[in-house]
Amino acid sequence: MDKDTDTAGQKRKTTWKKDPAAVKENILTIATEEFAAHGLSGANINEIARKTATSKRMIYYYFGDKEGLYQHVLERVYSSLRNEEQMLNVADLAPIPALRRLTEATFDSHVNNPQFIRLVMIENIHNAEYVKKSKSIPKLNKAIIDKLTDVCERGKASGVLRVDADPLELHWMTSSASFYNVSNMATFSTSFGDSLYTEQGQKRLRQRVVDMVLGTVVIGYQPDTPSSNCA
Amino acid sequence: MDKDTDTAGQKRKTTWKKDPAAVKENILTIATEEFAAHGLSGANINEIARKTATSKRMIYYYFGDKEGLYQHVLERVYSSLRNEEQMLNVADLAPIPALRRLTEATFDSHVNNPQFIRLVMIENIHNAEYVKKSKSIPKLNKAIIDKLTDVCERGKASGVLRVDADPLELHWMTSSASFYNVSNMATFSTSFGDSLYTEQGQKRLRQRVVDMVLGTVVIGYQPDTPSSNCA
DNA sequence: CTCCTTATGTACCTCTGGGTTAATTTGTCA
DNA sequence: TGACAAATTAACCCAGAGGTACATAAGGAG
Repeated sequence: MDKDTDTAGQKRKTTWKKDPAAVKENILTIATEEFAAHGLSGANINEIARKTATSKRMIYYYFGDKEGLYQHVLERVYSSLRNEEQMLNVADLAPIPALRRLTEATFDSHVNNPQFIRLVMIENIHNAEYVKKSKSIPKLNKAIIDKLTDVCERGKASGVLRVDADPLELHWMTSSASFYNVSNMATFSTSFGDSLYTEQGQKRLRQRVVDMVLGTVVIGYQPDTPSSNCA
Repeated sequence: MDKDTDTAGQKRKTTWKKDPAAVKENILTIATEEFAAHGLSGANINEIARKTATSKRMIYYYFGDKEGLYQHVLERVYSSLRNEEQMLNVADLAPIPALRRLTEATFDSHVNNPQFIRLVMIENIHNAEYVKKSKSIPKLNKAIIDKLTDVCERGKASGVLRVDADPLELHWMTSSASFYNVSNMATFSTSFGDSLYTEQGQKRLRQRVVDMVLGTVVIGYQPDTPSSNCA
């Protein structure tokens, strides 16, 4: 991985170690940054190569072409986020706290993974072409729906959730707010100021998202901020 | 604008009319499609030129360079959508119906303007760089906030809205759902099936968005679909 | 009619960026 | 220890895309 920049710099006797795993990982890390920053067509292979500790040839050696690299980047970032989501255990919480917890966790995980958001935006610009091609991504999406399904069933059984509460709709509502919060920060704050993107603004928004989601499925839900305006 | 493809095709005596407005409009229409489809870096000037009724030279004549063209496209599509929004008059509706109406209108206008959505997505990938540069766009965003402010004030005065109802937050909530609905259709339906993107699914979602938004600000709000699951 | 500005078409230039070729080093197994 | 595959480097190729030079037609003013 190291170039031998000899002091004399004459013989160019390069010496290096074989370390395919590290090289691949290094390439993917840099490529993720670049694709997330500039998109598929906007990212530049020469630039990616330059930022890695290895050479352009290695990118083609391991990933075939630009699209292959992008595909790997996409699958890697998807699986990383979904695994993070899978960590969360709400099976031992009552339905309403569980739902609150899931919503907050989704909101937070989006905030903490802007690269994922950007790559999904880019995928949508490409009509999800590469997500569709992927064999690994479809499997990853079951976990969150399963959790919501469980919560809904328990909630309906105990009578605290409306009978028309739907796991997929819940996921859609939570995702839409959480995703937009990150994806459209730039245009939104440019157009309307950044008051919702200060630390306090985000705190309030996070609470509002919980209220929004719970409000649609919890019978007789009342937000816990009854009257006062702001701190 | 018309090329004179002479039958003999020898003398190439091209004949054309001066029509700058139409040429510009034609270029912008095609460019909007191309930028919306492929992004700033993904769109191809030669391809845009080929699809217009004029030549590449004209693009540079009127818009300077690729970025200039993109900037014009962006401003044009922004002003088109915001003008559409401005048409809507809710001043003579009671606060709650007005809020419902505004929410529904936002949802619908997003569905009906996928190119706008795609260009805003692209802008966000570029960190709103070109929106920030624009002189015309900032002015366009006041209208919707003004309307929401009016509704909030009336609603609070008459006691039907919570005192912490905030116009900007309301706009954020409505936008997030409406925007995500269109922007992430490709990845969402790929991952979770297209049940929310059928005609019925969209109808239900639209209602849910209204319930979500009103639920956070209307005192004692109850969705009007009390118990049954689906038709 | 002539001149001038605006508008337009054609052909071309340049360089970037995705991708490749060929040669070299590393490590391993007989 | 020598051969062989895997890993890596450096240098190169070239199509294509952004952008330009140049010539010329359209249309209006005087």
